[in-house]
Amino acid sequence: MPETARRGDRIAASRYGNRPTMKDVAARAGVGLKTVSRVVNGEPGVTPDTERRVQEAIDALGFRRNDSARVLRKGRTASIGLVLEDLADPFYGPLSRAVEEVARAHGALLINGSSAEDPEREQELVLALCARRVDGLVVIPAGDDHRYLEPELKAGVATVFVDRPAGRIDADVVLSDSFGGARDGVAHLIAHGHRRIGFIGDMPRIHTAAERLRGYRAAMEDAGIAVADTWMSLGVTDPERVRRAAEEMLAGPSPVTAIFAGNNRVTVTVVRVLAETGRPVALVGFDDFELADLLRPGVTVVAQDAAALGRTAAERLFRQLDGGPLGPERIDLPTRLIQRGSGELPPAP
Amino acid sequence: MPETARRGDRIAASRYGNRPTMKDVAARAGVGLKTVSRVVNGEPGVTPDTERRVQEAIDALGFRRNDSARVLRKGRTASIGLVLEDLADPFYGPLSRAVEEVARAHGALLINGSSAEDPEREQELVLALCARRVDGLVVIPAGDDHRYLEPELKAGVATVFVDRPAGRIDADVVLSDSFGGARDGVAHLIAHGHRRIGFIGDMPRIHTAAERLRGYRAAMEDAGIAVADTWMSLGVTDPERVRRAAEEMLAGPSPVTAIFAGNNRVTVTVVRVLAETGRPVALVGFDDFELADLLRPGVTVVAQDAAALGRTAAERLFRQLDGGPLGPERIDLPTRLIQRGSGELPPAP
DNA sequence: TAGAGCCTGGACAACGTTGTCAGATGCGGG
DNA sequence: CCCGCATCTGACAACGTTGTCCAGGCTCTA
Repeated sequence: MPETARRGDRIAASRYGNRPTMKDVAARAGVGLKTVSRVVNGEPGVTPDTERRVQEAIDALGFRRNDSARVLRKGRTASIGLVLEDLADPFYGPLSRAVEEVARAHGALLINGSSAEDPEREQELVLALCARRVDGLVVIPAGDDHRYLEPELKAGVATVFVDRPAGRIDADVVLSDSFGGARDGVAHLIAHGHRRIGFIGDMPRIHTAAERLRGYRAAMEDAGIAVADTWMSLGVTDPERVRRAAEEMLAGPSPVTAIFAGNNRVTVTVVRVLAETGRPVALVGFDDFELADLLRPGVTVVAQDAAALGRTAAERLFRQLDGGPLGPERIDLPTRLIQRGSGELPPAP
Repeated sequence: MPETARRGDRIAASRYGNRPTMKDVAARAGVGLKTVSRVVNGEPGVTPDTERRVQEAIDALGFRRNDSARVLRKGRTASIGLVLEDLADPFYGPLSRAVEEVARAHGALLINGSSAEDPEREQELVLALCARRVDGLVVIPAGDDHRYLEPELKAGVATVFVDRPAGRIDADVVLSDSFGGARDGVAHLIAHGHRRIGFIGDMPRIHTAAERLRGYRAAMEDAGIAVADTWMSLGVTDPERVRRAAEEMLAGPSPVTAIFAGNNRVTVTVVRVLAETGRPVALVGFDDFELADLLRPGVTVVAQDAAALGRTAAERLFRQLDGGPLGPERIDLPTRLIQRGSGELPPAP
């Protein structure tokens, strides 16, 4: 008996999920549909008396405009998408917050998701956001091929990449100067007398990791130091492997006297290892982190401004939205070396 | 000449924003509209050959289904809203991430925003999410009156409050045991010989702050200690005022020998102050934070599990969505005292 | 080879809103 | 007293998708 089944569905649906529409409000207030729309949107041309009647009906029914329908009609969603790597990573908190503030200032909502550093998941997420018809996208890319975004770009979805450049596609990108920052950090260690300096970083597949490695090599080369393979550890971020990598560098006949850590998670783990071994090994980390100043010694870092990255990207996004696409541009934000002690230790004999 | 103006608008709109629809795909593939819909949604009843033709047209045009229209038709949006206090606060990173993971497992997207601890902004945000017709809401409340949500609850919007209870409304809530945690933390200090113990926390208007204060008072009373007004500092979280509050407690003829800090931001500031003064004052903080173990002394904390809060709330949300509303329930998650040194210091003479 | 039944494809309405346009109402002036 | 005008209101189509329902063509069997 399909009739009954259908009836049943309808009842269930109306019990949870059916909300009053403008039509309902109009009926209750004894006015036309469009008049309700006018009141809801604060359009002119409604007598105060009519407006009051409509407003009463709205309150009585608990009506809320259905933005899905509105979006369908108007074309713009007043929402932007943010795809980042991991919300739980403290680096992305301020970035995300900055993007949100800018979005809010432009009356837009933020839809976000984490790619967990998985290119496939990134694409899935981005396309889901596009299906929602977000007006724009801020993406911290996990993958290195973003050609799947071509139709979106052509259709005018404003897009800005942050922290790492887009792959095989022309798009705006906002970066920290990873190369220069790493070079400066390593040069700082060299200036304090170190020659055997270790590097622990992420997979070179990741642009920032590659750039930081390049900065490390450049600084070493500038100082005329040949780098031993055993000083470099790439593609290593989980605490257990970082720990092993650090311990290996510190063992052997000619151990490193200083370590450059490629990102804040690596830095923290290295701090732990050094605290345990108790050896006075110098350390400079890429990325600042909370409480770095409270440790003993304080941790010297190459700081990037996560909030500025987010703010810059979001502002550029809305400039695209307001004025149509600008030429793709690459914006490099400077880094800053903060000396706190760990980077100024002299080499152990 | 309004004709021209309108024409102009239309061109601009079509240049950026007009995307191919199923109709376009259907025309290009030489099939009917519904057939395209079937292919896009993987419904059965399409010959492989037809499917291939449709798929080619989709790829050629760069078609993406418009989920706004889909939502309008189907009723459910497969998205949930998360309203929290401040994404940049490290406490909310793991919480937010946990909510996202659960949402993802249920095929839903997460839309979020920060209330910045402002009740009005919270309401604005929640209602904007409801207008988007999110299927459910996870709210960390800033205000204490949520009657504005009554129509939404009646309409079946699944809602779970986290970290603080809802005001004047019956709804699910997932909390950490603030009272018990604070009482245990303060009792721990008392057990180590302290009697003059300071408390620095947020405004008692905030439920968790009030509960933690209550826990402090309870522990003191249990030990038969009369609390002096000068030992308590309420409504204080910004670093400058926390600093002053701590300094005042430590000055005067009978300074406190231990401090209980009401949340992690307060704790960190107090750590700074104590590090500067160099006095051996005992400290227990509510909320764990990264690196607490690396400080000297390590910081003893009452830890709550932010990820568990988020996970529990989101899971409950989807249980509501799957099975209709359950009775409103309050879930208390236990806290855990982690001894690291700062809470075990004996009172200075 | 004709009829029954299945499989594929398409026409049409509906979701809730907004833009367009035309009708209704009331007012003042001739 | 009637006309013109301004102001307010409502009917209608459209946004892009999906659910329903029906038509046509095919295969299989008798």
